[in-house]
Amino acid sequence: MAETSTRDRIVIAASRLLQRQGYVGTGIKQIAQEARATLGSVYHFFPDGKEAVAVAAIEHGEREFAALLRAALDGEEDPAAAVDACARRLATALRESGWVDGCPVTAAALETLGTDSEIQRVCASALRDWERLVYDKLLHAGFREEDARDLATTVISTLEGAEVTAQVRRSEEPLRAAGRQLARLVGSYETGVAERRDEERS
Amino acid sequence: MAETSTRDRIVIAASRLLQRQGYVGTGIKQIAQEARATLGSVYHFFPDGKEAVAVAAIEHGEREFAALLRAALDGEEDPAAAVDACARRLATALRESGWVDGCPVTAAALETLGTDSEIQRVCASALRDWERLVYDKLLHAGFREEDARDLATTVISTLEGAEVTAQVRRSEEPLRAAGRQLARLVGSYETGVAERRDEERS
DNA sequence: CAGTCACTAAAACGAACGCTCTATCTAGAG
DNA sequence: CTCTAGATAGAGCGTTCGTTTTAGTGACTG
Repeated sequence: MAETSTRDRIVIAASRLLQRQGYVGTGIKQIAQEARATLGSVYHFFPDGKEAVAVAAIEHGEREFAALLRAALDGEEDPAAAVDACARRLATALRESGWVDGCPVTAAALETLGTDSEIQRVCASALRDWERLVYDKLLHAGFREEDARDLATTVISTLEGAEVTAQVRRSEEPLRAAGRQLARLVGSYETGVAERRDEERS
Repeated sequence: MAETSTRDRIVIAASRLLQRQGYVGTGIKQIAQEARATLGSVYHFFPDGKEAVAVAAIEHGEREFAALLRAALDGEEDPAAAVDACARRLATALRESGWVDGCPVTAAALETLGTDSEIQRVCASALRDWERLVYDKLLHAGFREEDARDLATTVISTLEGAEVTAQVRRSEEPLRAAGRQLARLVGSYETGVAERRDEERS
């Protein structure tokens, strides 16, 4: 078993707790306990306190979520099938966690909306990064830039929203439905895309 | 100016605060202050404490949000245009509030996921109610039951997610994009729907 | 072998939390 | 008028919050 550093354990534990109970709902002492670290250790690695821990934790969650998206997108050639695969993987992961491990940024983002905290900035850039994964996939498949941009934004928003709905309803169905409908939506561009692909080849 | 009862002021203030800062982030004393009531009054009308206030507040928010959806849906004959109208209204309302007054249940729902509190049940039924508004609209326009169900779930999920994205990005664009794409998605069923409408008429 | 440094450990601070308690005020009934 | 129930007011309870402080540990360095 790989030995995890104390710092890493703190970040991972904080990430899990943040996505389950949000920023205000998660205490520093609870993070320390969950990470099998002491309060002193937490403040040693993060002298700036709770917000600094949260920023590191959200960035960690952003990478995890991005890896899941990338795996799903790379596993399918057709963009419509790829988007559906994202929804399926999210549904499976969500069910296996007992409906608690949802999107790692939504909860924290909503709580810090009014404020101008660093947390909000990290959440915003996480959404941007995930959108870009979808955007690149669509562009690579021959979509027009403007279509790809609109679609990528909507795909991420829909996955985000469907994840929340699935958590509240404790069912995979909202994510499954979102996957089906997103695939249909993406597929509805296919004719134009195919034509454009042929033009490029000529 | 209509005189608002103390109880109503408490519920309204709690609803606003809950959707802006979530359940744990909102204190009872803060609610009392915002409602121009005293702590004693709050516990007089809600002897069961904070959770009871939150339940009443979320139910209030649910009705407000439903009214907005209903107005948008009733304002357009074509279901695709109606869905787009929902997104537009949400975008306008969100901008006018300075990007803070988003969906009244998302924040509270996410925080109480692990628990089996009454709050979670109220949030779940709120989502159900909103879905039903879209579902009825689609059914009335001639959609097949299964299509309408899938679509209604996805429409609400997408609006939910796009609202969060718009709040984080402080821009109407995510909601606008979601509206456009949802309209396209709903519209993609139109041929089948038209045929079925004609069959019914014969 | 003393000294330094990264890290762990735990006690304690003031502030805020949800909530309970008692006291006062107001308005209609007898 | 008195009596009473509903409503308002706020001090104070125990607890937990984020943070600070102080002490102690092991390991590597000069």
